[in-house]
Amino acid sequence: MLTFSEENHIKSIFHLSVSSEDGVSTNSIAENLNTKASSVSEMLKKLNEKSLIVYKKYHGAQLTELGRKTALNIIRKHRLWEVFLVEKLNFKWDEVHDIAEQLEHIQSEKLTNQLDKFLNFPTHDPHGDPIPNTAGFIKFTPKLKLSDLNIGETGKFIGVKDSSSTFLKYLDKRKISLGCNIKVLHQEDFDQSLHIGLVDTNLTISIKSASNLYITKI
Amino acid sequence: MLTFSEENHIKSIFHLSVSSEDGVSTNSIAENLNTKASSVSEMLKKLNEKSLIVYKKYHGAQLTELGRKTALNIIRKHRLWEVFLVEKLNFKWDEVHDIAEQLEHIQSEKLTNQLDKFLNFPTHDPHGDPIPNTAGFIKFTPKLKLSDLNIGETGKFIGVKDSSSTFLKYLDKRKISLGCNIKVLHQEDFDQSLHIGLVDTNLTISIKSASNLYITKI
DNA sequence: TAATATTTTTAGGTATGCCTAAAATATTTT
DNA sequence: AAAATATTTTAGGCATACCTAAAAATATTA
Repeated sequence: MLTFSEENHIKSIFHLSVSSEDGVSTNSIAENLNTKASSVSEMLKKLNEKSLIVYKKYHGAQLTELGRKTALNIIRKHRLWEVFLVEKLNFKWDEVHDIAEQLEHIQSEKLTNQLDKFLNFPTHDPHGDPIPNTAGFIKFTPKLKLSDLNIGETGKFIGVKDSSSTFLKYLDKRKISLGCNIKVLHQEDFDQSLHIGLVDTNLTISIKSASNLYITKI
Repeated sequence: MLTFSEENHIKSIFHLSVSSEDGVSTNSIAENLNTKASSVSEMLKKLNEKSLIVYKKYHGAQLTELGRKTALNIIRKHRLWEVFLVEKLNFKWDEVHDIAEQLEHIQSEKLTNQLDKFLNFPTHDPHGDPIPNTAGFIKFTPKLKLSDLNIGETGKFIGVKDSSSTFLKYLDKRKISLGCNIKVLHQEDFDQSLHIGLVDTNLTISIKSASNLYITKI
């Protein structure tokens, strides 16, 4: 049985591992969890003793297989609850994160699995992130950013990189929703902004926004 | 924002208040929460400062109006989640308590209210306990115990007093389920046990069991 | 009511998880 | 490679929420 704080550190290390070859740095975890490096240092020592991470002083942390399984289970719960909130309780995709942050710590394997079944074994959460199965297996979908497309190409919008509430609301306002097709029509030389075509409208978005949108070429 | 421990103490005081005229004793709270009187003493001091209870040293605790509202909100969440677990996720009534103990601490008014709506505004949890509404109002149903009935009378089973898993399973085994009618056929002089009639069976239950069953006369 | 028993509080201790400031180590720059 | 800079750890504090043991207050009983 892990504490909420331990679980949050494990999760943070998992997320930060994606974009880091070797160990995850103390500072990056601290920043991610809105805490201080000294607090993280203490926690890393403890997680190392519990065999959830491999931690060498001054050289960052890496999840063990046990740690990885643990992280994936927390993420599984987080994303299943997000689906529940959106599909069953009519929440919008920008409202579910904070609540799921609480719900992800509820301990009951049966609950998680029954919820999964109730939701009809969803494969992705409302932001397009994949949901690990019981075994911690995640279905990998190769994803490009909209900004990676060439002029004239079309992509299907399958996820967001930064799922902050502000960005999600921005997308809502522009009727850009998960699953829709986006065609890159033109790029401005001046600021690299993209003219894109949706089903029945055209609009311009910044290059920054475009690189926050995950797509698959179609 | 209250801690889990603060919420648990408030809830405990609420439940213990039912069967105690004046202040709830430190010891009874300690017993109820599986902790020590000294720990409770400290907590009472804190809850008093937060205006959730009125607490005079050596004279027990009483909820303030704020404390009562707080307790009822926690109980509302607990019971709504129990309904969710049984109705939507196919849990049995003896499996839901521990999970609801965790879920009752999730903070989001919108979540509670949307859940309520999703469940179609249930009035009672799977054990027959009433669910407070948003305002903290509880619909009071006068309830008798099965052991209060006279021979020949019939009652509708509307709730359990002790909802321990063992007792609930005992009822399951005997096909005594919420809402069913029970007729008292005969009482043994020797041990006061009751012969009762259900829809299509008769059986004998101890007086102890009979006084754990809440009914309304019909 | 005085003696005894029970209950409750206080005093002092532990573990967790956070903090700041200082020390130690690693990295980068010159 | 030495100096400067950045990162990380340690040391020492603080709050919460527990605990045991002793002291204080209340309740019971002879």
